[in-house]
Amino acid sequence: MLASMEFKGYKIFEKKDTVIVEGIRDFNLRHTFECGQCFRWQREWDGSYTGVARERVINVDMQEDTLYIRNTSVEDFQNIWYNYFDLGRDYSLIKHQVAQDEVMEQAVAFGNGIRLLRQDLWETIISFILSSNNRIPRIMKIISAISQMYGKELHMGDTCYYTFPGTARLCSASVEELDACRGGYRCKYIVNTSRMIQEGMVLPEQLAGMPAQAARNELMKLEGVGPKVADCILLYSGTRYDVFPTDVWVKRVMEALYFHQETPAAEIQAYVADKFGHLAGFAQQYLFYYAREMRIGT
DNA sequence: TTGCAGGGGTCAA
DNA sequence: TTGACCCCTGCA
Repeated sequence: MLASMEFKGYKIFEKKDTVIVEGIRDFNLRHTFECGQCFRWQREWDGSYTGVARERVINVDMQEDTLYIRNTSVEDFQNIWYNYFDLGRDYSLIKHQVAQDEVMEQAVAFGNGIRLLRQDLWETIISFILSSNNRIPRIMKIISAISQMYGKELHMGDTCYYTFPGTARLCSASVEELDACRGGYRCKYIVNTSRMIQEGMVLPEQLAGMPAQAARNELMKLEGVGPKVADCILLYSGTRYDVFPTDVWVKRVMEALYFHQETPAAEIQAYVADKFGHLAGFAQQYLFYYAREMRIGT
């Protein structure tokens, strides 16, 4: 019999290097890791996922309402993973609040179990600069290459993983050197953005206290960050949830299902701000995943 | 096998 | 507003 303890409504156990969390609701690993919000989680042959985040490598698996986190400790679960997986949020309530019409009901049912990860802000900035004009498998390859080139080694079992490098390390890289990661013209953006942050020209830690538009404008001072990338950074780092990143897929699904004609991004933004308010980011995530998987508008 | 079109945000003109 | 940026994928 393993000793258990209560933590914020969850029952947790520790078995060797694995933390077992019971009572998990609204968490589907595939929907969460493959909905386009993150680039460092790999599906394993058994359906579990292995990922590097917060300078650690873990493997996660779900069986019914139980979450298994391998290569970690109860302390790390309490200090890091509880927050990273946004386990303090009631997604049933959010789904109920955003499923206010037939389209959203379908999108929510389809993406049931998506959780918005609270990812490291710095890593999210660089990841989404790389996402522009790019596709997910390629973004994953580039981030993996950057980590291998500049990150620190981590181990789980016999396999070696690499942390995402910090600001200081990346801003000391040259564009020519970084070019080996195959990021193309985005390598220049990464070096310049790293320098701007390192020199304090943009202060990411202050974004959380700003209104959405101010935070967006602050991020757009960085090279390679436009309106869509800024919104992605704010949403996927858990900084703000009242943003609605509008890429081609979201634009398509909104036009196909709501406007029934070509519509400027600004008009879509105004519509969703009114419709979803402070939950716009959650609504966007369900819609994006639904649109992409169903290939709506293609 | 080769070559070409398509995809995809931001920047600069 | 439009073309360039980069590289991978899919399909002749």
